[in-house]
Amino acid sequence: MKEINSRMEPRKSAPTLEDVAKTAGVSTATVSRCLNDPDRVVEATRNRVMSAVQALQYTPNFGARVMAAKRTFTIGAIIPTMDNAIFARGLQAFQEALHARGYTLLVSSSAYRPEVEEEQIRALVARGADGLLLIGHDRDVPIYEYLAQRKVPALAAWSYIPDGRIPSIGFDNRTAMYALTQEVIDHGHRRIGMISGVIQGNDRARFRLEGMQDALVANGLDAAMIPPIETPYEIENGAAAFAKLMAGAEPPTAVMCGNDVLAVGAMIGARRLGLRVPQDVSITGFDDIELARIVSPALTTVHVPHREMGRKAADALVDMVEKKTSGQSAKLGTTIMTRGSLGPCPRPDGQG
Amino acid sequence: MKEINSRMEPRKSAPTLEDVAKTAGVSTATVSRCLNDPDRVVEATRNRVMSAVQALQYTPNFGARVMAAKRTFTIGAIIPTMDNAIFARGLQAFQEALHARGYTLLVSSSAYRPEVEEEQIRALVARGADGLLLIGHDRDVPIYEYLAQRKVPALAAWSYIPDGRIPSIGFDNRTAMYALTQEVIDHGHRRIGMISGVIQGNDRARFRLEGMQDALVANGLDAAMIPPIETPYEIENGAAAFAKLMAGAEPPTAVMCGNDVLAVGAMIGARRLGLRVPQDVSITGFDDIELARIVSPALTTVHVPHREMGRKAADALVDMVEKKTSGQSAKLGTTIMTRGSLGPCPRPDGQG
DNA sequence: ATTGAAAATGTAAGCGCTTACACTAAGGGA
DNA sequence: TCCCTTAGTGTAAGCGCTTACATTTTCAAT
Repeated sequence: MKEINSRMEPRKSAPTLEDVAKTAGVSTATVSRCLNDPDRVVEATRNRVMSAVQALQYTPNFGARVMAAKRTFTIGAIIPTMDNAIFARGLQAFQEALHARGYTLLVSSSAYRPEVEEEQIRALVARGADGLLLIGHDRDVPIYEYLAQRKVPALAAWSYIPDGRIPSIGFDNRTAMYALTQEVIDHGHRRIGMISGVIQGNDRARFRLEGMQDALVANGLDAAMIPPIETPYEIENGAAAFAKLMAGAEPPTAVMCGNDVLAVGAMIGARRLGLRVPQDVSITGFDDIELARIVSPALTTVHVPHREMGRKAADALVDMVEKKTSGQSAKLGTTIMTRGSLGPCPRPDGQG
Repeated sequence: MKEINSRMEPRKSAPTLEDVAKTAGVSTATVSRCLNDPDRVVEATRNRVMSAVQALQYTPNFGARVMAAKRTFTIGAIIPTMDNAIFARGLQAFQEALHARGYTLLVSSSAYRPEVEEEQIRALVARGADGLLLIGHDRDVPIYEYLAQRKVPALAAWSYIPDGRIPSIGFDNRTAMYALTQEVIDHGHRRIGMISGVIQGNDRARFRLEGMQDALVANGLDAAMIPPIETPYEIENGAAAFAKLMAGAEPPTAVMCGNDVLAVGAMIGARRLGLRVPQDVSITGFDDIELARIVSPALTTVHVPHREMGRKAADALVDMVEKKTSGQSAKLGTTIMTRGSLGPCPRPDGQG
């Protein structure tokens, strides 16, 4: 009776390692090794175990695995916003690369607010993230100390600096913007305005602004001539800032923007004012999002290899988590995409 | 020596429940109850425990919690893409609501590919997701059975149907598109083209197309007169499809699009062909993304309350997970936003 | 054959938490 | 006064896995 009963009893719950071990006729340790480090098990045994896994449709219990291995196989990422395509794209690649390495991605967003970011960092660490992807380097020291104390490896992306508190995989925002500014100057522009993102807690925005101002100074121009406008990355803000910039007595002939979103806003602002781009005013962006090629005229901007960055960041971070390396920073190249929105200065003689 | 040594020894690792229990002078069970169900502990004790938690900076170990509670406090969401702002926005609200209920969100994307979605579902379940948010209802039966067998509650969003295999929080795509089509017809259009998203595995796209065709028929028009074009949701595809649609002998006077992305593409296509919107041709979208208000002319489209949907979906799903309810579906309202891209039919007499 | 090192596998001790159950103390009704 | 209920707390048994260490097997060198 008992046998029949036990044979007929339906599965009460998911099969465990022990069930697999039993059907394969080995110990749980061997099954575990088959799954985590197959090379340590001889082929014949491995085959036997694998068929048992197949037969039972065994899936390891996540919680138990985490508990015993003291790792969650989870990487956390905190990005400013999901609304900007650049992060969406980079994260996509990041996620794919993590997946290939057996890790899952946990994302949250900070809305560009440092205090929210800090809370999210703590939340992800509490949730057992094995490593963290952060954007940029500008944040308070205590949070770096917290990370160090908890021994959670972290990596910064979208901004490369050689000597940050944590390693970074990214590009040099300052140099890129410097080069783009030089391009604008080479087109004859002397009165150049800037619509920057919010600098506070955002080193990418800061470096871009600095790079632009450095280039002005290097070309003998007064960086303070047209004060930059700082505004959150929203299309409408770009339009508003553009209007403000053009309202001055001697408006700029070129307006450089902290990113493509602001630049598209600026183009809309120009349209509203009845200004033609680039005949009346040139506009540049940064990031080379899809929209940059679609607006008319197409946007002159800086192309950033978001996907490559995501992929490399994933590999670097997993290495830090697994091999306990301190992390290898990498600087990625950017490309200036000169397109229709940048034209020659409309009144090259009236200034300088 | 020993005492001094042990006193000076730095924390080897994070404090555990037991450490808290010891400092508070209670049992681990009491500490656990303080954290998870405070009402079951008398106030004096609770205060003592809470100070100990504070003093030790105690954070529960995630893995242990998961293992013992047999829940991960994680909700998985599988969306078609992060590239479309509508999902980004809805998910944002979803995540905030989950956070308020003590859950974390795990996101992955399927790139609109059913087999990828299925793999992601299995991956999230294996990872212990307590519940799943899915988009729409069109998927193979076995995956629903898998979910049922594993007892993982799932909820569909962005598409409301009253009698699906899983409950849904969303809107009626068919009715919304029907209403929009009626609006187009009321503007005098009789030759109406459609650029639809890919129908396969996407009930939202399917319902929108059906709603449009139903409206045509209800108005005595031939739904097959201009065959709809089916193409993935990409701006460039919208432009290409538009060009194809206008290349016929008797091109449509209005082109309705499966979503705003395609519609923006169609507007770009029109610009390339030298067609004015809406004087030469009207264009409509669906979703009311930010871009819809920014293009010129602004896009006539269907507004969907993405944030509200995300919030409601989170509450419904957590209820399913915690209270073991079978899940309450909800239908959300949509609004037709009539804007510049829809105008009167340019040649109202030459047809019908 | 014999031996010993190396390879393969087994044994079993946790990992830190939740929770069923046990126990104690405090009232309330008889 | 005694018993029974109930609220508050403690005890301890897992949860399913990984891995240090122990044991067995294999096999090359003698």
